[in-house]
Amino acid sequence: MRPPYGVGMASSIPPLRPAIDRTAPEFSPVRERLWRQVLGECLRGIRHERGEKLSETASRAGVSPQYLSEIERGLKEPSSEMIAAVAGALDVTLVDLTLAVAESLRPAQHSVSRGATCSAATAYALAA
Amino acid sequence: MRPPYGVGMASSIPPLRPAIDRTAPEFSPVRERLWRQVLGECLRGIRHERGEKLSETASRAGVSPQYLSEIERGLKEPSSEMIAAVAGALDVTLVDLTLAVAESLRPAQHSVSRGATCSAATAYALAA
DNA sequence: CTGTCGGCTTCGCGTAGAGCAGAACCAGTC
DNA sequence: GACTGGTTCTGCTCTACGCGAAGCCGACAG
Repeated sequence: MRPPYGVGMASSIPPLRPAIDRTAPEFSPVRERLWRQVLGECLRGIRHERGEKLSETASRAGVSPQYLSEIERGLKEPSSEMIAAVAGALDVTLVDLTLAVAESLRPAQHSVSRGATCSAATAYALAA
Repeated sequence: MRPPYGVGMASSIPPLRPAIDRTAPEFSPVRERLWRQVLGECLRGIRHERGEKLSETASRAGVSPQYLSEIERGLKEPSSEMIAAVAGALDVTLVDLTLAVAESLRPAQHSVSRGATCSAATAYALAA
């Protein structure tokens, strides 16, 4: 990533578009989780439940494995077309995926162990 | 937007990142609706139910009115931070917003009249 | 021990598009 | 006519999308 505008000068000039903070929020309970992060968790959860490899899903979705890895870790903001493509590659509908994201966003989930923050069971059951 | 690379030459050089097709799908029932479009409808639906003006919501969310207009019409892909900001400005949680999007994505909604494609009632009731 | 493989991640890059400001346009109301 | 609310257009800056190349790590074989 390029240095933000004004690096090397006094930091009195804000960037025109704020740089996206990619700090993983799961280590900061005060920070609310962002949509892309939860989406990524759900996608990875569904993929694991399907026993799929990252490279397989990526190939079927028509994206690079590197990129899918980044999407899954909430590092990138995929376009709606990309979301649809990955969902299709995982044989899950956009409805069920969105529901899984919503379920995973629920505050009650925050007290669940960190390793299972995406409730993919709903998406899985509906898609099966 | 800048002309794609290679404009003025033979169109044998594909763009490095495929240009996003912004054709409105509501005029093409064969085309599945994209996440950003449904999101936008939901945001506008919620805003209308709150009796809010676009400029008010935009100001509170910290975005320009032009941009919020584009988001609501599914023309732009807002970042997760932007989504959170607009949701906050509308006093709706990300959970409820996501649920509203999911509800609106359900196939059963497709036979509803075009003017009320976003089921914001869920989001409204939960946020009230 | 070394070498290979599989699965995933990191790095760096070109350019698409996010997000905005200013101006103009459109429709409705008084 | 003026005003309001929203949309469209134009052009701009520069962030970050999406990917190729390379790297990391664990497991396994010889």
